[in-house]
Amino acid sequence: MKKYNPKKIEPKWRKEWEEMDVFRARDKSKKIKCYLLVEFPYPSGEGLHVGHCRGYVALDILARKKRMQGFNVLFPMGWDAFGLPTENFAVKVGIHPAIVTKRNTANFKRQEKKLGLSFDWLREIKTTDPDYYKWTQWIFLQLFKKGLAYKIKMPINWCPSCKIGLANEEVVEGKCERCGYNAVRKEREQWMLKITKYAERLIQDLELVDYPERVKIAQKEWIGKSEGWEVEFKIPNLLNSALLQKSGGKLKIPVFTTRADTLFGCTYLVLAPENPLIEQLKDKIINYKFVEQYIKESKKKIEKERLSESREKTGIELKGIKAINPVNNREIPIFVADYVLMSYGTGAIMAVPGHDQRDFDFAKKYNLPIIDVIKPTEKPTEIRVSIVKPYRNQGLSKAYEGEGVLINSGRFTGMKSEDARERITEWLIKKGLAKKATHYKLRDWIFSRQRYWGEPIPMIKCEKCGWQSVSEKDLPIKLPKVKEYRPSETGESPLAKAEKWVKTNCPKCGTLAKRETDVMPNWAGSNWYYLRYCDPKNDKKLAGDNLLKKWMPVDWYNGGMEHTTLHLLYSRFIYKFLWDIGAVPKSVGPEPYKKRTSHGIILGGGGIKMSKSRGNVVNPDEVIKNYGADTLRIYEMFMGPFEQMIPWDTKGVKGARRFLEKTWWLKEKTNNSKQITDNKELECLIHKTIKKVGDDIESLKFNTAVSALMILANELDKQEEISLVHYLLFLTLLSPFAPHITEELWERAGLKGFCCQQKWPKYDEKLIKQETINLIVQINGKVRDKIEIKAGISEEGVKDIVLKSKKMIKWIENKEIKKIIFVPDKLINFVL
RNA sequence: GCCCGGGUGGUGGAAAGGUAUACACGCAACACUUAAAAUGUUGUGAGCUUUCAAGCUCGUGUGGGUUCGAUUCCCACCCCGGGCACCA
Repeated sequence: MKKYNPKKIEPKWRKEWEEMDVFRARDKSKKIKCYLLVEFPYPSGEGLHVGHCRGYVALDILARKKRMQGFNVLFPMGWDAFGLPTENFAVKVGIHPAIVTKRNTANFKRQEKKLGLSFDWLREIKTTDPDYYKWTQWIFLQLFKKGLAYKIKMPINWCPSCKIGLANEEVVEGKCERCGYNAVRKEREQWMLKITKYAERLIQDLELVDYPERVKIAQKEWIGKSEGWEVEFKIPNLLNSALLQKSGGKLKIPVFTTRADTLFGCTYLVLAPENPLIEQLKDKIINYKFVEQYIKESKKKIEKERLSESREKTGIELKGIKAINPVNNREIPIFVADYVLMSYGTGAIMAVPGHDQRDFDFAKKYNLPIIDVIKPTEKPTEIRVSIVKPYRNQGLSKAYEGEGVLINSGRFTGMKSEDARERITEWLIKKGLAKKATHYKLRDWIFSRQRYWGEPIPMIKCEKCGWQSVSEKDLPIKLPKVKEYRPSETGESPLAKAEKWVKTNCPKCGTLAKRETDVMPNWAGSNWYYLRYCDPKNDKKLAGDNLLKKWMPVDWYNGGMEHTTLHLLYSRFIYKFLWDIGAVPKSVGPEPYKKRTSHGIILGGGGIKMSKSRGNVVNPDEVIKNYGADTLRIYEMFMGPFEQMIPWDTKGVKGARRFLEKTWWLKEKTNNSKQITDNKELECLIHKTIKKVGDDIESLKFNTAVSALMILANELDKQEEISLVHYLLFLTLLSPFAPHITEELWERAGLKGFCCQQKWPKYDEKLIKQETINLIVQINGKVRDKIEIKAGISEEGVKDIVLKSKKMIKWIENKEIKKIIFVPDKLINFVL
C-alpha cells in the first residue's frame, strides 16, 4: 500500500460527494428533520480563520453523525457580506465593495470546501443579493407599519474616523469598536427599532430554550430588568403658579427607585442634564446661566465617556426651586449632575446618601446632609447604632447599601427594610404619589448607518406627507451604483449624492419626494437568515409557511461567545416580531433556536489573541497544505474542551497526523474474511468506544471522543490481525471526524457506497460489561492493592479473597475492622 | 466594584464522590540507518527507602469543613482570563 497522501485523496472524495449530492437537505423526505446552524461568516479579506473552523467542524461532525443515524439534516452556509470592513477596504484600494465582496466570498467558499464540510451548497445565501435583501427591506416595512420603526433626532455616538453613527454596543471604552478612534456625540435623525417593547418577552422566553446558563445570564443582564416604583416629588414654588397651570398640573419630578424603604433618607434630588424639565423651569432657576453652562459641557461628552471618565462626581444646584419629599414633606434641594442618565428610569433620581455610595460621594463633595435610615441587622457597627441625630456629615466613608431595620423613618421605624418598601409605597400609592414601575437597561436600537455598503432603508420623505414607506411591490430598493462611496464630510450617506436615485415620488400624494439615504446596519441581514435557508429561492415570501413548518426551529445553533448579547438578542427580537405578524407560522413557536452553544476562541502561541499585527495568525490553508484537512479537523477537535479558549500548538497538529497515519496502516493488518476473531476484550473495547464516541459528540466533548478513537486504534494496532468487521466499525466511527481518509479506506477495503452514508453503529450494553475486573482495595480510604476478580462477586467473596492475600495481611493483622464499604465491581474499603 | 469562566505533570488536557495525571505533545534511552528524518520499543509528577523486586510519604491555587474516601460537595481567601460597569 502506498503512503497516506491527503493531497490526493481529499479532493477526490469531495468531488465524489458533490457529484452524488450526498449532503442535500430534502424538503420532501419523510425522515425526521434536524436543522443544524453555524453562524454565517462575514467574508473578510483575511480569509477563513482557524477559529471559524472549530465551530464549523464541530457541527459538521454532528451533522454527519445525525445523517448516519437516519435524520434529514439541514446544514447550510451563507455570507453576511454587507459591512464596514469591506467598504473601508474598498475605499482604501479603490475597488468597488461589490467586487471585493465577490472575491472574498469566493475565497471563503474555497477554504470551507477544502475542510470537507458537509454543507448543502444549493441553499447558499448572500445578504448582499437583492433577492435576499428584498426581504430584509420587507421586514423593515413591517416594523414601520406596526410602529416599531421610528425616526427621531437624537444624540448618537459618532465615529469621526469611520464617519458613521455607532450603536451603544459598538462603542467600547469610549472608542469606536472597529477603528479604535474616540467616539463623540452628535445629533442626528436616526431610524430606531423598538426592541424595548420586547424586553419582557426576551427575558421570559429564555425559559423555553436550551442555552448555556451563562448565555442566559448575559442576556438577562443586558436587558437589565428592575422592578420598583415611581415616586413623585412636587415642586412647592410652583403650587398654584402660572407655570404649573400651563403645563396642566404636570410639573412634578417623578423618580424611579427600587429602594423605597430609604425614602426618609432622601435629602436631595438629581436630574440628568438632558432632562427637559430643566428647560421648562428655567424662569424659576436663579442661576440658570451656570446650569446651562454645565449642561452644555456634559452634552459634549459621549455617554460612555461620561460614565467611565472619572469617579469624581460633578453637579450644580438648581437655585430657586425645591422639591418636597412626599414621605415627610421636607423641602429638599434639586441638582443637575451628569452621573444621572436620561436614558434610564425617569432621568431623575432621589438621592439617599446614607445608603447609596454614589449619592454619598456626591453629598460629601457638596456638603449635603446624610441621614441614616437603615440599621444593619447583623454586625451592627457602633456608629450606625448610635445615630440619634438625623444629620451626619462626618465619620463614615461608605454608605450602607444592605438590608436592615428602619430608623429615623417616622411611623415606619423599626420595620424590616424588605417589608418597609412595600408598606411605604402602598401608603404613597393611596395618596396618588407613587406607582409600581419596571425599567430596563435595554434601549431602542439605532438602525441607521450613514454609509454605502448596506441595505437601503426603503422609506421616502415627502415634504407634505412626512415619512412614507415604499410600496412592497417596489422592493427591492436596489443599492444604486455610485462613483463615490466614501462617506461625506457632512456625515451624510454617500447615497445622498446619487441624485437620480434619491429623487422619487411620494407614494401617497405623488409629488416630488426624496428617498432615505441611510442604510441598515450589519445586523439587519443576519437577523433572519436562518429562515431563508428553509426556502432560499422563494420570491413570494421570505420563506414559505410549509417549509418553515418543516425545518424550523433551528435544533442546534453554534457560534461565538462574542455574539451572545448582540446578534443573539437582536435576532430573537426580529424572529418574535415575524412570528407575531404571522410571517412565521404560529406552530413553529416563539423562539428561533432550540439550543445554543458556543465555541471558545483559538489563541495564538503563548496564549495571546491571534492577530495580524502580532503575526501569530494560523492560516488553515497552510495547515491543510502541510498535513491535510482531516488532520486539521482532528486536531481542532482534540486540542481541548470545545467551549474553552485554547492556544494553537503546531506540535499538537503532528499528533493528529500521526493518528491518521496509524489508521492508514491498520488496513495492512486487516483480513478479508467476515469471521470475527474471538477476542472478548477487544469486543468490549469496541462497544465501549461506540458508546463513548456517540455520547461525546452529542455533549460536545469532541476531545475525549477523539481520545477514545485513538485508544481503539492503538489497541487494533497491537493485534496480529484485525477482522474486517472490527475495522469497518472503526472507520464508521471515525468518519464524521476524518471524512476523507475513512472514505478512501472504505473503498480500498473493497466496499461499495460511501462510508459517510453507513448506519451509525449501535452498541451492545451486555458486551460493554467486562468479565474480569480490577477491584480496588483500600485501607482507611487509601489504595493498598488492586486485585483481578471476576465480575459480580459479592462483598463476602471479595472480603475472603482480600483477607487471604499476603499483601493485605500486614495492613489488617492485629487490627479491628470497624466497617467495610463495598462498591460492587469497583472497590472495597476497610475502615480499621 | 459586580457578573461569568478557570487554576491538575515540562506542555494541551482526562477523571458518574471511588486507581489522580487517560489521550496527545515534549523529553530521554534503545532499535532500525553510513547518517539524519520517519517509524518502532521502553521510560517519564515530586521525594525518600532500597535486598533492584518493589515499598512508603507527599502531591489537583491556599486554608478550613463534610465523608470510610474529595480534583469533584460546602465555607473563606489568593491568582489568572473574559464580560459589564455611576442602571437609581
